[in-house]
Amino acid sequence: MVGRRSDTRERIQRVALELFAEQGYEKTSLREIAERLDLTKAALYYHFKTKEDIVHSFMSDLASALDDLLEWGRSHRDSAHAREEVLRRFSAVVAGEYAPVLRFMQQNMPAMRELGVKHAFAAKIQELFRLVCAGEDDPATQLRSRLAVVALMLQANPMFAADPETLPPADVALRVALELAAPRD
Amino acid sequence: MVGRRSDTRERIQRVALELFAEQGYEKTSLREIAERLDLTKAALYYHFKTKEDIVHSFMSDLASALDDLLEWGRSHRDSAHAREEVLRRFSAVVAGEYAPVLRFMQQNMPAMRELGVKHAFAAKIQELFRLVCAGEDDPATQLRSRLAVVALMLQANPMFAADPETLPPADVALRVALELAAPRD
DNA sequence: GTCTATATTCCGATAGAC
DNA sequence: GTCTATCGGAATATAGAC
Repeated sequence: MVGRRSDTRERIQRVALELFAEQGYEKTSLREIAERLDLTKAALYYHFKTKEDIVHSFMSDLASALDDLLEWGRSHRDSAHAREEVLRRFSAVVAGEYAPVLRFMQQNMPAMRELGVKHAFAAKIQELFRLVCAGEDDPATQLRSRLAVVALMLQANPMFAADPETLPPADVALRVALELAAPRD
Repeated sequence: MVGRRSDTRERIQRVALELFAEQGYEKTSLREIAERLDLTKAALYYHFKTKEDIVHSFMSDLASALDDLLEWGRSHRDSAHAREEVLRRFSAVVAGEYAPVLRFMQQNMPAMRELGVKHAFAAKIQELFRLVCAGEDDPATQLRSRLAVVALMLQANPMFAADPETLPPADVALRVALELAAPRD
């Protein structure tokens, strides 16, 4: 299988995502992305209509993954075991192939708002909260449920790591998230 | 006391902080800040040497507040009651007059890195973690300590509110933070 | 698919009058 | 302290050759 090629589109996505997360969406120019790939700006515009389209391309992938997760959660409501499984699956999404996208989002909230993708994502996270919370309306319980989700999302955010260079292991984050979401005694 | 005026500098700070948090630092132009204040760009440059200086002006205020907090914490180490008090004081900083600054930071991490203020802030948060953690080296305990701090910082972040329009009350956040930082049985 | 060249717009910043 | 006017540069995006 020597005759591959035309993975240029994926390479653009990967490099753009990396630079957007590192330096910010606005601060990263198409020139810089092109230089990293030994291309020209014009070549980028062959693969993506605009700079915003690059973001939409990987955001829609994450949206699908979250929709699958929420769909599963909706169809298994009212089971404590299912609520745990939702957190487990969310942890897998956040720590897996979508980790760079999560990191991009946490570092570029204003850009996400302006690109019109923030609201849709916020709505999905809200539903995740509701699934984990399972109808409890005590404010402290709700906050703990949100913190369970946040504990998992923080895996993509080096700012809050114990060692700034080392993120907490995924299994520790999951364990703490599960105990936060568990009903109190 | 009719002869006031020359609060222009403070008005610039307030409006810039608001727009930076809402739309992002890079996306907010000096022209836009000036228009909101019925001034011109040139007038802004009388009060601040550069756009970056506006950020530094309110970031150094927050740095002082955090330094006071950490200084108090350092001098009261090894007391469980003092560790709780550190969280209480941090909650007051985060939910008080510095809430807009905290919000700006969470929304503009890449800009903070580029302006050279991110590292100093990260170091202070790291020390706060260490004070709250009090030498415990179990990874789960460390993560819970960090989540205690995060629970308080999230008060400035509408993204993770139960109702997107209403942030959790400060007292609830503080209570959950205290129980997260408390030693397990 | 990728290039060179360019159109257009807007930004941060400065000069100098008042 | 605030203005008008302007500079230099960099950004997104497009046209058209190969």
